Amino acid sequence: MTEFSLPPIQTTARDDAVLKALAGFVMREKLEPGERLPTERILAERLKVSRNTVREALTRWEGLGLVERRQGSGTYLKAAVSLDMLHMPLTLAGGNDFTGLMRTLEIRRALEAEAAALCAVRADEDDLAEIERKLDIMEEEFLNRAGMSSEEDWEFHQAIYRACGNPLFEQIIAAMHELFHRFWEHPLGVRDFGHASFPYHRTMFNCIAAHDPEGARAEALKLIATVEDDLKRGAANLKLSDRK
Amino acid sequence: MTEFSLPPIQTTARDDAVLKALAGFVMREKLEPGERLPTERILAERLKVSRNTVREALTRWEGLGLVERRQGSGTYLKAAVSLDMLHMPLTLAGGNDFTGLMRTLEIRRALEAEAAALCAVRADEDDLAEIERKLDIMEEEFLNRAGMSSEEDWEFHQAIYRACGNPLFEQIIAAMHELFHRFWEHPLGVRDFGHASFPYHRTMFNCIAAHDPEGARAEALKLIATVEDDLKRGAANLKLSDRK
DNA sequence: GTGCAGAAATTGGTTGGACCATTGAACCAC
DNA sequence: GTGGTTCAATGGTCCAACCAATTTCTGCAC
Repeated sequence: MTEFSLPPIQTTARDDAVLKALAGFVMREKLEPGERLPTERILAERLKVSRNTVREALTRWEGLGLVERRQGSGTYLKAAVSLDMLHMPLTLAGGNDFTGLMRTLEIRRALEAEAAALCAVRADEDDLAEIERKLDIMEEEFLNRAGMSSEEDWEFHQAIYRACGNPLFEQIIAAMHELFHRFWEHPLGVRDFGHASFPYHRTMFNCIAAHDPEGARAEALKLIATVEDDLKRGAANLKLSDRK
Repeated sequence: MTEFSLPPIQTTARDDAVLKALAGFVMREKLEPGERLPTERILAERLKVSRNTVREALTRWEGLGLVERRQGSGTYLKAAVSLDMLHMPLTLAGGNDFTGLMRTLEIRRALEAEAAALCAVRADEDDLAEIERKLDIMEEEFLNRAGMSSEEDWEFHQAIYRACGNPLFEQIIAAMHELFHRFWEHPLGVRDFGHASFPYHRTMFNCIAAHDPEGARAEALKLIATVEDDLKRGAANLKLSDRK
């Protein structure tokens, strides 16, 4: 075990101080997302606080999505942390019905279009290569299984958000995506959900690769429109089968 | 490797269960923001879990801004909670530098344009009257004080988000707005910040009132563009005055 | 009765220690 | 190699205290 440069905590506001110290530690050690940070017991010992206090602090970070705990394994960094980061926790009420889903889709339409346009302007060769790689994987899955693979589809979109130069896009849309998937567990009865969106992935990528922001925006809007249609179709099915 | 849809099973999820139960309790008792909820000891006893587990759960809610704890007094509801709420914690690394502000503005540009376009489609007569009322107030303040009033300006924009038929727009942009103002009371020392955006408020409203979504979108983009320019100007000033 | 200072009860914050459940690595038998 | 077994490490939960801030009650002076 290496030597950690973690000086003991001073006085009140324990768990906040713990987080500050931890953030400083992460920066000094240049820990990146995916890496494991010290165990709770070690942190408690080094910071001279009880393990419970360490746990409350880590619970806060976990709630903010900065960290992931795996029992029996350890606590892992999930996002870049720094001393000067700001938190903007949003809680959206009532997203579990059809109306709520359509609302998140409206947000996603706005952000997806903007991200695609920004990406067309800013993506460099490496970004484009990565995006096309994900696109190839997705298309292959589509042909093999004759249907959309939501996992590979999501990877493709994420690659675009990452290349657009603004991490907020990925953060916001990722939250929406999670909500969306809660519904795909119990699909709306639409078998080939997302099927119609398939061709627009390639056309959108072509616009991005050609550094054509307005074209990319237009293709992104078409893509979302097909999803909205699927959703409406599913809602109609649901309404029919709901009659008692 | 074939594709199974097997979500991991959940055996232990104590604190999540606590939060679910607590959310149900809040809904049953119709507790409103500001009201006090049961003490940690009572919750631990009633839910048959340790107080420690209750605390970890409440720590999560506190981190999300749903609840406020006051030592010696109690734990108080800070926002409406429901069983179906969605959490979207956003973390902005280096939020008080120029880059961070520009990133929030990029999000705002995407949402502002979409909201204006939606509003042009959906706003009824009452909505339009309310928006114009705020606009009149803002313009009067502008003329009287020879400068933008951020308070009245914000009221005007909020009226648009409310009329666009999707409350998510207001929630997300409000979070950005709060972040924007938390560190930059008078952004970057630019005296007449936002001055150039003034005329576009009226032109944007005219497009909305004429139910012209694309026009409204275009004016919204122009408006944000002036803010971005101000920001860049301020950053340049800051860079100059920073030399020692 | 009123007002106020101090005691007492209440409540969140912290501690230390114990044990459970899961994970992953090392090891072993086949 | 494959498939178990053991075992140590790690996060999850629990308990029983005690500390610190706040609120409430009490009783005295007036």
